[in-house]
Amino acid sequence: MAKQYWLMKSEEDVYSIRDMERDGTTCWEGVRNYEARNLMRDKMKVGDEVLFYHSNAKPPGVAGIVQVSKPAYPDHFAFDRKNPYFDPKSDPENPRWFMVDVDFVEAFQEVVSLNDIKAHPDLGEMTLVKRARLSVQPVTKKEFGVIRKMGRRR
DNA sequence: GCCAACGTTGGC
DNA sequence: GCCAACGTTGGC
Repeated sequence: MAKQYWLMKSEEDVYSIRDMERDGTTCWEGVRNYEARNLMRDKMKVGDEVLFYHSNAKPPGVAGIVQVSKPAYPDHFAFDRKNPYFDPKSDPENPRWFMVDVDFVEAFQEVVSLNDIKAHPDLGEMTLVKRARLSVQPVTKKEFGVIRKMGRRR
């Protein structure tokens, strides 16, 4: 299958593109929305490229690129009673939530802000613009390319 | 900090 | 299975 493109949101003060760069790789735990889970579990493939979006940021926007490095597997943080992502309805016998691993690819020279995305004629149909509250979402190859170019521009 | 959007829960 | 209440996301 051809490479696919995604956008994933992270609260900047929880886990930023700088944290991602420092770690090199990370597991994407904590997704607790069924649609987002289904995309990760059923659609994402190793090698897919992902726009790393800072939510709750000033300004909110795409801060860099990461790449899927491990296909979906159970999110074990849901099993840990002491973890903020604990969910009593998920257990190891029948996991409800899944995560993928992603590797750092690049941090943009400048964040491509949500305002810039909304203002761009080729980006107005993005799920990011059309729908609130979906933390994992598909992006077209064209949208991905446009945003990468904007982020690399000085 | 406010609050609109909207997904989830639970009573019936 | 409907839908009101509730909780969370996330921009502003």
